[in-house]
Amino acid sequence: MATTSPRKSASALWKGKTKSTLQDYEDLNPTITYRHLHSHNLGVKDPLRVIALCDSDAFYAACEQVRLGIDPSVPLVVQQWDSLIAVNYPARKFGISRMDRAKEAKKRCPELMLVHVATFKEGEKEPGYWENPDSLTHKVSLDHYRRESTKIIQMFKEGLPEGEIERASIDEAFIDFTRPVRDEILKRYPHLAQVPDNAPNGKDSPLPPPPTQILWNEKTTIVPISLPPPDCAAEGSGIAETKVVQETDEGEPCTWHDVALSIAAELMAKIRDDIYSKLGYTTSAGIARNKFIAKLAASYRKPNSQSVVRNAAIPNYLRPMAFQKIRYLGGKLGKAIAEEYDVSTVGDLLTITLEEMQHKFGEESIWVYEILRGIDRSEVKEKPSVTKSMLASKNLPQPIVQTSQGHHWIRVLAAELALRLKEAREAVPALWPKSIVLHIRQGYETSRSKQAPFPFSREITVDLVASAGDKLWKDLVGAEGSRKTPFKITNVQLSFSGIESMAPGQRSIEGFFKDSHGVGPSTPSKSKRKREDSDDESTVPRNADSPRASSARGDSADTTALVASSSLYSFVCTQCHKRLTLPGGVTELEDEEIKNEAMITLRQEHDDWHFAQELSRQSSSDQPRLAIRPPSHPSKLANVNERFATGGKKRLKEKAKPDMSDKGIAKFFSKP
DNA sequence: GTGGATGAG
DNA sequence: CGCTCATCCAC
Repeated sequence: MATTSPRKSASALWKGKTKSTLQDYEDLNPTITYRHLHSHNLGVKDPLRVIALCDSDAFYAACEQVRLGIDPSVPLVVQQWDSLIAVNYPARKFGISRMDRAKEAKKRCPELMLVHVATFKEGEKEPGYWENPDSLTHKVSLDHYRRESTKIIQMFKEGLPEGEIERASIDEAFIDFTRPVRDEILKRYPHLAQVPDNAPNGKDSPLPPPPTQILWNEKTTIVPISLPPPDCAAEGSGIAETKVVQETDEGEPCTWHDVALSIAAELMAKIRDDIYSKLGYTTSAGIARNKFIAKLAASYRKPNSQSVVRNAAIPNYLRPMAFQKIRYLGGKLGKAIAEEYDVSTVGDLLTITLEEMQHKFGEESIWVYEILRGIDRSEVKEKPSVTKSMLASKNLPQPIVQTSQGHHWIRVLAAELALRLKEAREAVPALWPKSIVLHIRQGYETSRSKQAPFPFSREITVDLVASAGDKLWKDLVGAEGSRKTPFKITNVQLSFSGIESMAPGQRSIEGFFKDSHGVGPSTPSKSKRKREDSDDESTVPRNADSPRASSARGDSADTTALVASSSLYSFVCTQCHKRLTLPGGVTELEDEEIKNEAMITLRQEHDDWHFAQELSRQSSSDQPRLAIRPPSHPSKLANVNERFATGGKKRLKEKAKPDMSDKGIAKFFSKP
C-alpha cells in the first residue's frame, strides 16, 4: 500500500530507544505520490492534510464592542458581577487581566469601559442589559454571544462549502482545508493532474519537486524552524513582523505540504477578512497538519493574526513546551505523567519508549506518545448544530433556606431555558428535550438531582418549564422541608437533556396525568397500555381507519374537533380522522376541571404531534446532507484511542478492556 | 435511564 | 471566578 500507517511505523521504530533522534519525526516528511494527491478519501492519513483553528479575539468583549458600536481601540471589559470575564486587547495594555476585579481594572485604566453581561431577572422573558444587575436577584445570560458565534460559524461554512467545520467552543472552530486546498493545487499546477507516462511506479510515483519558493500570505506568520518560540504559550509575545515573501526557511526545502499550507493560509486570511468586514470581529488562526498543532499555532501570535507551523518546524516547536498545557493533559493524567517521570516538557518525555509508557499508563498511551511527536489523527467533524443538552445554572451567593426561594430561582432558570429552546427551534424544527433535570448543591455536599420526562409542546412557555421544575424541586427538597431539616442550597441548575428533533409517535398525554395529577401510579398499566395503543395507530395517521371519522367537522382552524358527547371524553382528529380518548384512569376521576384540562392537553399534544411530523418531513427534504453525511460519532479522545488500540480500522473487541482497567490510562478519564 | 465525576473553555 | 457543555462509568 502506498499509504503507510503512521501508527505502525511509530511503534515499530521505537523498540528499545532511549534517546530521541531525527528519525523520531519521519512521519513529518512523507513522500507524496500522485495517488495521494488524486485520492479523495485519505482522511487523517492524507499527507497533504491541512487543518486550521480559528478563534475570535477576546470574544465576549468584542461582542459588546460591536453591539454598542464602540471604537475597537477603546479599552473594554465585560464584567459579571464584580469580576471580569473578558478583557479586550487595548485593555490588556494596561495590565488588566481576567482575574482582576472591576474596581482594580478601573483603577489601572480610568477610561476603561465596563459592560456588564446581560442578565435575566424574575418576571422577564428575555435577558437584558439592566442598570444595576445584582447577583442576588439576577442570572447571567450568554445568549448574545451564542448567537454571534453562530453567525461566525455560518460564515465559515459559506466561505468554504467544501471544507469541514467543527465548532470547538463558543469562540473557536476547526476547519479542514484539505479538500479545497487539493482542488486549488490541481488548478495551479495542472500538470499534476496527469501521471506522467514515464513515471516509474505509476500512481505511486512521487510528485515532481515542488516550487523552491513559496509566496506566503503577507498577513501570515511562519513559525521558524530553528529557533523555538521563547515560550510555548507565547501569547502576544512581540514577534518580529513577517516578510511578504519567505524563502525556503533556513535552507529547509519546500515540500508540497508547505504549498498546501500556504494555500490554506490564503483561504483562511480571506475568510477572516470577510468576518471582520461583515461582522466586525477580529480572529486569530493557526494552520498546520493537524488539529493539535493548529490549536497551538493559533496562540502563537495574537490578536488579529494567523500563524503557520510547517512540518519541519514541529520538533523544535514542541520540544520546550510544558506538556501539561496540551489539551487533555492538563488534568490528572498530565500530573501523573509528570510525577512518574519527574519531567515537565515535551522534550523530556521523548526519551520514554512507547512500551514503557504503555506499561505504566495502558495501551491508550499511544495517543500521548504520538501527540508528543506532532501526530494527531483526530478528525475535524461537524458537530450537530444543536447540543444535546441545555443547562441554566445559578450559584447562590446567599444560600436558599426555604422552598419559596427555590421557586423564584427555578422561574428565572426556566425563563432562560424556555427562550433558548425556542431559539433553537428556529434553526431545527420540532426540537424536543426528552427530560428536564434539576440539580441542587447544598453546601459542600455533592449535588443531587432529579429528572422527569418533558412533554412535547409546540409552545414552550416559562410556566411550562417552571412547573416541571417545581415538581422536581418538591421531589428533591420537599422531603427535607417536611422533615424540617434546615437546608442551605448554594447552587441550582435546571437543564434539558436528550434534545432531539422529534421522531413521530413518541410521546403522548401520559406525562400530563402522571406528573400533574398523580393518576398514573394508581392505574399504571392501564393508562400506559392505552397510550401505546393510540400511538401505534397514530404511527400511520394517513389511514382514516376510524369508523366515526365522518362525524368530524373539518371547518375549524384547529385540526381537531370535539365530539359533542358529554359522556365520552374523546374527540376525532380532522387531519388523521383518528379518535382519541382520555385514559381510563382519568375518566374515572370526579373532578370535571381536571378532565376538561386533560382534554385540552390531549388535543394540543395531538396537534403538536402532527405539527412535529410536518416539520420533520419538511426538514428531511430541505437538508439531505444530514442523511448523506457519515454519522457523527462520539469523537474525541475515547474514539481516537479506540482506533489506535485496534489497529485503526476494526471495531473494538471486548478483550482489550481488562488489560487497562487496573492501572491503565483509562482511569484518568473517569473516576478513580 | 440516573447520577456523579471530570475536563475544557 | 461563574457558567456551559460533553463524555464516561457504575449503578
